[in-house]
Amino acid sequence: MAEIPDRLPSMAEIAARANVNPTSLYRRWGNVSVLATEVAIEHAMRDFPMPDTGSLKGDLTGWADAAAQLLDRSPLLRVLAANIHSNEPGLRERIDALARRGQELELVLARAKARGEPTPSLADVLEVVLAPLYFHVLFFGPVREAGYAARLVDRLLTLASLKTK
Amino acid sequence: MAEIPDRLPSMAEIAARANVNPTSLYRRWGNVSVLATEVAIEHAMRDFPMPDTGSLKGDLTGWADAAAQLLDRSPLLRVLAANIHSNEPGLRERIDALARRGQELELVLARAKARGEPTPSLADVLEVVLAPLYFHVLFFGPVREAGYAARLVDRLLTLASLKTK
DNA sequence: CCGTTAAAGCAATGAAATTTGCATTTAAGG
DNA sequence: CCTTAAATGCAAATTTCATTGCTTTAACGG
Repeated sequence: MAEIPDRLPSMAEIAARANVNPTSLYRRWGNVSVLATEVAIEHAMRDFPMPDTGSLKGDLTGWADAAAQLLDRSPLLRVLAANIHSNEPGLRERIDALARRGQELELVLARAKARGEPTPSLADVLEVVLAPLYFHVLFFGPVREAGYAARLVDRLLTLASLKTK
Repeated sequence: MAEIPDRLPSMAEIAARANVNPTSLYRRWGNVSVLATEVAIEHAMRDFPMPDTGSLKGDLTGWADAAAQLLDRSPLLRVLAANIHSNEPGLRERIDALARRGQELELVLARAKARGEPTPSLADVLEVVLAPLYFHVLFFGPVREAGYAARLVDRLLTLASLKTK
């Protein structure tokens, strides 16, 4: 399941691609949205390591670049938005695992704060970096502008430094 | 067509609500996504006037508040993202009309710039205000925090004022 | 190896969405 | 008013997605 088409692939398509029977998919996942969400989360967890560059700016820029690439290829945020409150056990586990991955970013921010650097909150990262990335991908397609993610991070850090003055 | 459920209503539901036959809807619009997009745009054009408060901050805050309310109720951005490149004539007209409405915001920004005020670009407005609003609605539901939109506008204007220093 | 259980596969069925063909209605123009 | 074209409605047919019932397969433990 790559690319980010307007519609999710059908169960029939996924089953054909995986060489399994659609019935098995339905029985295991219930519907294509839940399956797509779990797959997208698995991919994100695998492909979206938390950078460790030694500087907050480097880490955030690496993270933002990876996010931009991921958003180009994966319906993650779309399916996540649709299933964020699901109580389906397997899905809940994966969503929680993704949230824990998000806590890693929180740790990066906490370490920068402990170093006395001006530090944005995780909510700021979502608002100032991830939201515009997602918006861009939705309406303008893949991020082609070199340094777009870095620019968003610069904006984020600029705002953080204002808070400490 | 109100509210912003995970799925668009079916043609059968829309037809029943409008007291018309589903066949006519399919023949006129082809599919529910195109219809939903046109309806959402019409509603946005009707319900989303461009504020004229005399101050850029007031105008942007009014605009952002209206956007937050709209996003709570309308699948506009979701359907727009799916159909932004459509060549369907009726839809193209409406999308272009919506873009022209967007140019009104550009005028507001241009007037502020002419007054010598620190002014964000339209792209900045989309990135710093609309994208986070949309992200918020998608993942956290309706904006309940009083002043959230105003806070985003403050951030926008803060960034604009930095550019002029 | 055997028995049990869960998962997967197959085919048929069901449900919902969409399309097709034909008839009727509506609206516009002379 | 009449004609014509377009729009709409109705019913049937088709398509696509999803479910159901039964069989087969695979894994595990004794």
